[in-house]
Amino acid sequence: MGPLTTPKKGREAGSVDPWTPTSNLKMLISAASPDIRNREKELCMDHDGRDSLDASQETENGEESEKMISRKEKSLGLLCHKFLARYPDHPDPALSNDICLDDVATELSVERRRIYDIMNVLESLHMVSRSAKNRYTWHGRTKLAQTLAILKQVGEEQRYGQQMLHIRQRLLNREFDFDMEEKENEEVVELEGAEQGQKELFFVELPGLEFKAASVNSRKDKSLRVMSQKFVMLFLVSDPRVVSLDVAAKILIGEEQGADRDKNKFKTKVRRLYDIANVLRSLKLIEKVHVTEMRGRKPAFEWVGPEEFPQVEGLASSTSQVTGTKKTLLDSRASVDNCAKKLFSSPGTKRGFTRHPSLIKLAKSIQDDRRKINSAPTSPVRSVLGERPRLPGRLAHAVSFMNRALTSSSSPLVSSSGDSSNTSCLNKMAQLAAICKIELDQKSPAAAEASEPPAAAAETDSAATSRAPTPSVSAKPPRAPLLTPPPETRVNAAVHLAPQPPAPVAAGPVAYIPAHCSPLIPVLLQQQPGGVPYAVYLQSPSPRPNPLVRPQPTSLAVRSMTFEDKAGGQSPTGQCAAFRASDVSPLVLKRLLLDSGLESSPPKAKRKDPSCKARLKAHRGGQPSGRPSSRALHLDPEFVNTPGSGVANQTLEQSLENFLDREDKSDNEAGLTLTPRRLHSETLVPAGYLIPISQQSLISYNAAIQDSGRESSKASTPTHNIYQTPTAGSRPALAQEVTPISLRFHKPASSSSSPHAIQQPHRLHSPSPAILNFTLQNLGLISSSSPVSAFPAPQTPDCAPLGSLALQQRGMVFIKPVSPVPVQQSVPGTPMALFSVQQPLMTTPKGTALPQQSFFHTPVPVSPLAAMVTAGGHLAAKTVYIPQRKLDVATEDS
DNA sequence: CCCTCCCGCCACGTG
DNA sequence: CACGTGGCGGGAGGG
Repeated sequence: MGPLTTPKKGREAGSVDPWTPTSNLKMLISAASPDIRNREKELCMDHDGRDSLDASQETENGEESEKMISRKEKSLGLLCHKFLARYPDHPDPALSNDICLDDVATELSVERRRIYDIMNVLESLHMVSRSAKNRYTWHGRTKLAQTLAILKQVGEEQRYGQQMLHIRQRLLNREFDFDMEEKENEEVVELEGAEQGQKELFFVELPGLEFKAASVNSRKDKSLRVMSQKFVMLFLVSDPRVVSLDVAAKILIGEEQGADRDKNKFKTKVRRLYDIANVLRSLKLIEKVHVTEMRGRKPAFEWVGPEEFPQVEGLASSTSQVTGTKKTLLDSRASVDNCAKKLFSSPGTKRGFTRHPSLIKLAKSIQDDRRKINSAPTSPVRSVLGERPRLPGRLAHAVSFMNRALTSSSSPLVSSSGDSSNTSCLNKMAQLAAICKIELDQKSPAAAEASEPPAAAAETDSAATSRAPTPSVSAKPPRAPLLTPPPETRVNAAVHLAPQPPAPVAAGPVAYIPAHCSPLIPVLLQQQPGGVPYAVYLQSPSPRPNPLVRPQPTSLAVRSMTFEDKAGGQSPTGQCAAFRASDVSPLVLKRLLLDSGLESSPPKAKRKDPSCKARLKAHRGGQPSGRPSSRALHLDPEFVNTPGSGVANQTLEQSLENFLDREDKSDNEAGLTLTPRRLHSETLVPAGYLIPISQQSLISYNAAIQDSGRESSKASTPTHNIYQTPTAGSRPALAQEVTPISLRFHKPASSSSSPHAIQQPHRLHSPSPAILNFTLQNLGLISSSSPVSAFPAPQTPDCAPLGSLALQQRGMVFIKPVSPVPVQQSVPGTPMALFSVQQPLMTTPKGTALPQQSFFHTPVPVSPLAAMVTAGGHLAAKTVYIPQRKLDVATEDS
């Protein structure tokens, strides 16, 4: 029996405890502190748990009754209770809240497999985070409020509420008449399928809690985690907070409603749902109830957890089909090291790469890319920027980056504006890009010259490959910079960003697309009422699914590789190369850097030299925080600084210089730092995942920064910091980069802090402005600085002020509140980032406004929903009336 | 019989 | 190849 768990079981069995779960429980309880014990009691008191516990206790004698135990005693729910009893809701950060899977399994006398189930859902709520191989870090409910707030937002963005209504309606109808139903269903399915895009959203991560182990990242979908989050979203979005199993299963399945077909799938989903529900029940977030409909009672669950969280209203409401893409990988801290290791796929290069190698590699890679461009992308390495292959390319790349940034940023605008199609967005983006370009060119004529041609080439390539996106925009308009855009660029960006389109995506097309799609751009917003700024990352609106270029199949893997390479300095992709190459105009370099996520430069500049190295080193090695792989590094604080310090003004050139200097001095390090960030972010971060920024990381950053000599403006910086690091590595980096950079560019002189940021403060509601701001900020037109001071001090975790903006549009999605808070727990409102991926609609968006919901496409003719849809994304769910019967909820526990 | 959902096979990715 | 993970679904216990 136990091949799988062998070790454990053996141990377990052998272990002191008798098999009976009860005994274990007892032990645990006794061992637990009084508080815990109380908690446990409460739990027991609650419904089921209680019974079983009592019973178990009673049965003390019969330890041997192992088998008697009966299934219930082995239930996941009970197991989870036991597990939870071992840890406090609000762990002392100072303590080791380390969780060793093996130990837990042993102590609880269960197979490891079961522990995974629990951990997966806890992880989805950010109650734990994987810290290493067999270990997890316990966070308890510290971040729960935050997470729930985010999930709610995301859920709203995804329009789960509407979907649920829809499904219910369908079900009802079905009951009445089958015929109609089916047709409808099918239609719906198709529509959805077409769009697919909307599909999924992925994991929401909190900054600081990103998946660390690289290994983990690649994992398949982590469906249980994702499912868990979605399931929770369902509750948070539904009005009566009751969700029936079948409805949930349908939504989670992917909307496939063609239920008939996948009965198996449905069954499987339901099974998983039970698993998730059991742990959620243990957490006391939901309770089992039954809804009585015409036909009979259906199992369902009611949300009994916290109801209020800080929410942002947001823009998001709009539409979108956000899709998530898959998850991307994130990496946070560890990544650097990992990256380094992985750099080359096969040979292990060493971590410290020197520039040379890297350069060489770059060159090679470039060449390869050229060749490969047309050919299949099998080669792993090329990945990241696969598209950008050409040498000339460096400049082009730079340009493209810019464009990308612009583009992406623009998208939000579009979205906000309405559904208007991407086009508008594209145009805007294009304009922005153009502007940037121009500016750049002006600054360095030479560069400009050089850049243009390459750019054009790049575009072409990209266009060829990816062209799908927006037609209008897509064009490459060399001449008119304004228009130009970036499709190509985008592509590149997309690639980076694309979390991992590849594989896992089982979901589908979306995943792929994403990869290509735009990168996210981070923007800081201050709008929220709460005053907490959030950073939002948007994706470009149109990723297209171009088959031609498609990102590498295993995008994730590839990316990672790439990234690493870069880190190593070898990477072909070029970012590094570009940087290093001094030939390129400084501006370009800067841009690249910025784009790439080098963001660090800006701050650095400020700090300047002295610290730079230190920082880098710190980053690399270390971790101020002490985390193992902390990768604080990437985080560079740059962003943070920018605004507040005003230093940001520094010229790009300086930054570049600094950069270069660094490299020279410590090539490796510098290279790593820079590139990695970007890459990391792109690579690692899973799309669709919300990531809260970890305070720790922020802290680390700050520390690092300070060390570097930078002014230590903790207070001031914090907000900004968030930006930068939040993701620690992951995606955020890009965003960060962008913002700061742009600012600099445009306004070199200007001090970062500009009123702009402030301007819009509470305006989130109106998306447009906000979006614009974002965009502008991203572009650099505006200074993003927003001096948001640290949090208002939300003391309760729950309250964390998260606000989130939602952004949505098609893609985007990342929201982060910017909060500087260094303290981990104290701040409940750590900033979070949401990623959602856009969907790959790309090619076909329907042009008109379909921005969002695919759901509504619904087939149901009759359904009011349709009307709603049209109306705008927002939903009027309320408006709609649901034919369904009312649900009677009876809680019972069983 | 149906609802739950435990158990553990087995695939996948990594070291 | 072993190991850590975790998808997945058979099929059993319980009502």
